[in-house]
Amino acid sequence: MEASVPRRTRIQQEKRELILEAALDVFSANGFRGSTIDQIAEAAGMSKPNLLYYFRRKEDIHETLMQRLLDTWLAPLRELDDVGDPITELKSYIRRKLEMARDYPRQSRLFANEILQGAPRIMPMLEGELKSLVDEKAAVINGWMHAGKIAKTDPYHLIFAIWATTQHYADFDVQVRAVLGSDRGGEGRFEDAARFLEQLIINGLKPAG
Amino acid sequence: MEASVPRRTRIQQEKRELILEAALDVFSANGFRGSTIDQIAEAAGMSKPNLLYYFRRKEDIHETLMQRLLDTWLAPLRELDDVGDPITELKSYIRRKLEMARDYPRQSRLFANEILQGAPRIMPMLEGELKSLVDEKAAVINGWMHAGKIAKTDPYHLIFAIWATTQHYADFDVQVRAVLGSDRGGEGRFEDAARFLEQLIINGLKPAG
DNA sequence: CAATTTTTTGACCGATTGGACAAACGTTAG
DNA sequence: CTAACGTTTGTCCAATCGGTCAAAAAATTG
Repeated sequence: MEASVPRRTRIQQEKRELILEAALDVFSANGFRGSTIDQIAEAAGMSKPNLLYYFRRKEDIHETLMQRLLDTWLAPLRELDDVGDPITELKSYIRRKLEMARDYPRQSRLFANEILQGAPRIMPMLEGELKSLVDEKAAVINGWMHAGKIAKTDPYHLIFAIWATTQHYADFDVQVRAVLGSDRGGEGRFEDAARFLEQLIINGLKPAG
Repeated sequence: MEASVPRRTRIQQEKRELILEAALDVFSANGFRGSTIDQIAEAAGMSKPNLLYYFRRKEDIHETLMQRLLDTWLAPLRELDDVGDPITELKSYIRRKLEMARDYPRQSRLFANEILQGAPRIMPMLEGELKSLVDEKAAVINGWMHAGKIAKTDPYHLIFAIWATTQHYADFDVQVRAVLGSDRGGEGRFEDAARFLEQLIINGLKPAG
């Protein structure tokens, strides 16, 4: 049973979690090449050789982080379901994505960094798992369009637009804050964004009268 | 006259351009810390000491690149004008931004990299020049809204949405290609994106009947 | 031509990097 | 207690990094 997962002691599990948490901080802020093992080790409160006892190579940390990220990152899209009302479904999808940008900005930036560099480490996943999922959900949206529930348009670019607009608030956070200024740049910006995006997209998808 | 600009020979001007062109390749693909002077020098076809003869520090190259970028990067928004028809103005703004994502993807990624890392080198510009420009254009859009020309919504988040969706096709290019696949991932994707975005945003901004 | 200035290069430097390793330390089971 | 095992650390290493420097080569000037 579970032969592929190496057996680990309690300490190993805890320390590995500690390292991954610290590495998420460092990698998401500096990128892979911009981060050093020393930085991660210091953020995790341990020495470099000690960290390397738990992860033998810097890349192993990044790889583990990426695998976990992808599982949770696509969860909102997986939930997009055929059964409900299209408008309600799309609204809550937008809301879930925006909540992830608000609550997990480091994960968003980690992902953005990887894609920006050409996705050298996760390209197979993009062409495999991600593409199939998007194909599947694009078909669902397409069904809604042909049923006259929402306006006919390109479902793929619709998904891109939702990704882009929601993740923008995590990836370009400093720019958003700088532009909004101190008065409007507080936590309320996510509520404003949610209201705006729902109005824009739902209104923009109203079936042609 | 022009005392602030150092006098340069023809060779100096040409070689500096060559270096900046090579550095744009390298920086946009690997980020600042992920890029080495050797890489840039090789891409420019010269030795490292020779490159350092034209730019004394790695950061000088990046800084020059950034200054040039910002001048051209905000040009589309500057052109957004009060005089024309709002819908036409917004449509052509989207089209210009999308053309920049298509024609200058390296510049877009260079900018995205900088923002992702917290904009350490251009923060003053974000809070100064950029914020004033956006404030000014948000006021223009606000005028259209109060005149009943387009639906009332948040002009700042509208601008963010246009930025996010258009730049997405440069910054997340590999993901877009992977998802669209070989059949739809060709150059036609920018035309599809343009059609989709215009429909979405213009439809989404139709004044409430 | 020769003198001067600009451009290019090879060799080199100290700092930082990812990682190896053995020894020391701590914990646990018999 | 003690032997075995798991954990931690100091030290070290080769490679790579950004950058210097003096001298050679090339271009420009008189």
